[in-house]
Amino acid sequence: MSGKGMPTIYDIAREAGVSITTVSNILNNKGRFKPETVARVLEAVERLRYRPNFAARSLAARRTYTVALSALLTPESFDPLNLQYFGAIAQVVSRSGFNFLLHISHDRESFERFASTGICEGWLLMMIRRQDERVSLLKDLGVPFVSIGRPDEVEGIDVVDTDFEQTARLALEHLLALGHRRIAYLAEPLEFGYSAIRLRAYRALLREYGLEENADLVAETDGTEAGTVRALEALWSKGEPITAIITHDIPALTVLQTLKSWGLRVPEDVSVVGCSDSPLAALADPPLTTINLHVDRIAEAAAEALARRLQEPEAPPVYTLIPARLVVRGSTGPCR
Amino acid sequence: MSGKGMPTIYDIAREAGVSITTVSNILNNKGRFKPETVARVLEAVERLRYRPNFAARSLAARRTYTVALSALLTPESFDPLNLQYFGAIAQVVSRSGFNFLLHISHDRESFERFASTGICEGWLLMMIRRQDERVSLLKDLGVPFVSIGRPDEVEGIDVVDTDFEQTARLALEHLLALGHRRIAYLAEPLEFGYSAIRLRAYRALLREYGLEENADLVAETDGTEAGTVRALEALWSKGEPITAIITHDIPALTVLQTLKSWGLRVPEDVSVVGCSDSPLAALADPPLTTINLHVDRIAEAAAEALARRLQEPEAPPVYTLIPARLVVRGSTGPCR
DNA sequence: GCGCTTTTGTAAAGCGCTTTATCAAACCGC
DNA sequence: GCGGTTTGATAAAGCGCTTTACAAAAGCGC
Repeated sequence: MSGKGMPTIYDIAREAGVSITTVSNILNNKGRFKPETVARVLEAVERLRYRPNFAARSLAARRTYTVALSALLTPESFDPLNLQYFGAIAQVVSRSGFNFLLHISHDRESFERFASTGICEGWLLMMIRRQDERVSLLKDLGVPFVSIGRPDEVEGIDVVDTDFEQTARLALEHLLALGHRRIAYLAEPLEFGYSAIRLRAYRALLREYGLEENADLVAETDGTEAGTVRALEALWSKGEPITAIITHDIPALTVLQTLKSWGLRVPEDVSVVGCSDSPLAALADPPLTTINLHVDRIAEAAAEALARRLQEPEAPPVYTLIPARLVVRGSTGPCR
Repeated sequence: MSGKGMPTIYDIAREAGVSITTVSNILNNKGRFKPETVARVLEAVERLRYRPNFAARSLAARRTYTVALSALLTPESFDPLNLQYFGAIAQVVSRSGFNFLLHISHDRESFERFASTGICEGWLLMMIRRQDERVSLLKDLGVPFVSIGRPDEVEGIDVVDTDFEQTARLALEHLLALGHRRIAYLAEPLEFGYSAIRLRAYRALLREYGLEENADLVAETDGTEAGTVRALEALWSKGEPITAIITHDIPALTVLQTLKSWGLRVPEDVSVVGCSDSPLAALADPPLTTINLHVDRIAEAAAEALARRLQEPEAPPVYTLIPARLVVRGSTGPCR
């Protein structure tokens, strides 16, 4: 050890009586070596508490063995479901031997700055917008990535997402089976891709079931509590009374509160179905009937897709839709 | 540009008709240069879309300009308050010009692996345990860090934390002012440092106010819903009836539900105070009276402490306690 | 014990930057 | 127009690894 600083590969080589090439190869399991040589090297590594220098290694090998998950965090995005995604993805990526990190950006600039360092060989993108700047940036940079969620333009990129056509079906058929016919849909801001996709799926299903599609039955919240209340008022202000409502989990909480404040009981007067089985859903009063997205399976599929892309940059892009599962709790009941 | 791959500093130098030293210096604002030279270099950078190679740069400069926040994510830690921390810290660190990333670990190994890459010059640690392995590891590695929260052993490390003595006072004095005297404390698992600290503060205050300290008034939950219910049952099973209860926000939600299921009304029969103003607190029914921790100020103080430590590795450690603020909502009322 | 392959190892180049001398030219006072 | 300083630039070394090309030693069939 050169006195100060961390030990280098030279220190290990000297200590073990071999060349640095041998140390490097042994540490990266390349080539074959006498068990005895391997033992000597490993012992020296242990004794000097040697850690390969990341910068040097990635400069020489042009590999970093680290991937990142990119999340957009705004004051509104407090859904603990996001924490589930973080945890699930962290776990599955770490298991694969890659370093995993989460990058949180508020603006394009901080994402761009970090993405172009090249620290990460690959990216997982979540909270995808319809025109997501991260997608175009990464494409430009030539950095492999997988989109968890669908931007408008999905051509040529790997996508993993919930099968929203199916989630819409689960929610709607559950309500239909309970006898509901006047089923409203309260959409999240349509700038989020999934919101538009879901709305489309809902409409297609209404048509399929021969329920006249009615603009009265659709409203959009801007994502704030106030916006949700306004949307709900709009829904209630016209047409025949609504007996059931499908919405996202977070607005659903507000819906539950608001309905209660209007003197309406859930599920006796109105049934409410959420869409993502956020940890909050079970805590709501009444506990929310919702759709479980299988976060673990999404995480796994995304990690797998990224691993594949990293190995075979030219492989054809995959488009994976993960099926969901209805979780019946206390917020839905028969139509009276 | 050498045909394939990204442009290097040599390409820029050639393009601008200067040496690579000049390019490097200009890009790092070192030394003085003719405005004209600067313009030529910048123009070449722009034209070739040059980005310095992170690995090469940090190898040569022994700096990475990136810091990380370390979080421990378990299935139970779904408090969206964590997201607030993430967002607030990400924002303040990014503003300082450093790359920011979040590292999520499930086990010691993945933390150790990533921490010893040296990608991060400095760390912010949150969700601190009493004996936190990350603290000893980073100390061993000689990597600068700031602990958000207090491990048992705080000697020689930078700490930023909530002033729990004060939060206990805020909660207790609020309840005392409402006339409550039988005030229970439902602690989170004492393996979390803050939980023990808070309990101690609560006890000290009871003494200060001449309320006999009574073991009947303290219970501990293991963090699960079932554990909270058990703890609550224990509290209710002995002694005179309790009129108010102080606990953490997440257990408070369970407390609210459980009390309701027992036919007790909040706040008419029992007042409940939370401890961290989680985004969930406002959503609870009734909305939870709680203590706002000033996440932004914690984030700022922590980032500041880390920046200082990075600049002056030998500076004396700081110990910063951030005061909190009572948020009165609907879960507390006068003692009847 | 000769050619052949396989095994085990090495020296040296180079990844793309920053940094440390150095130095030529321009400027300055006198 | 001569020392001395400032300005604006450069060449070369080196950060700590991986990789390529090459070589000595060992094993093997006959």
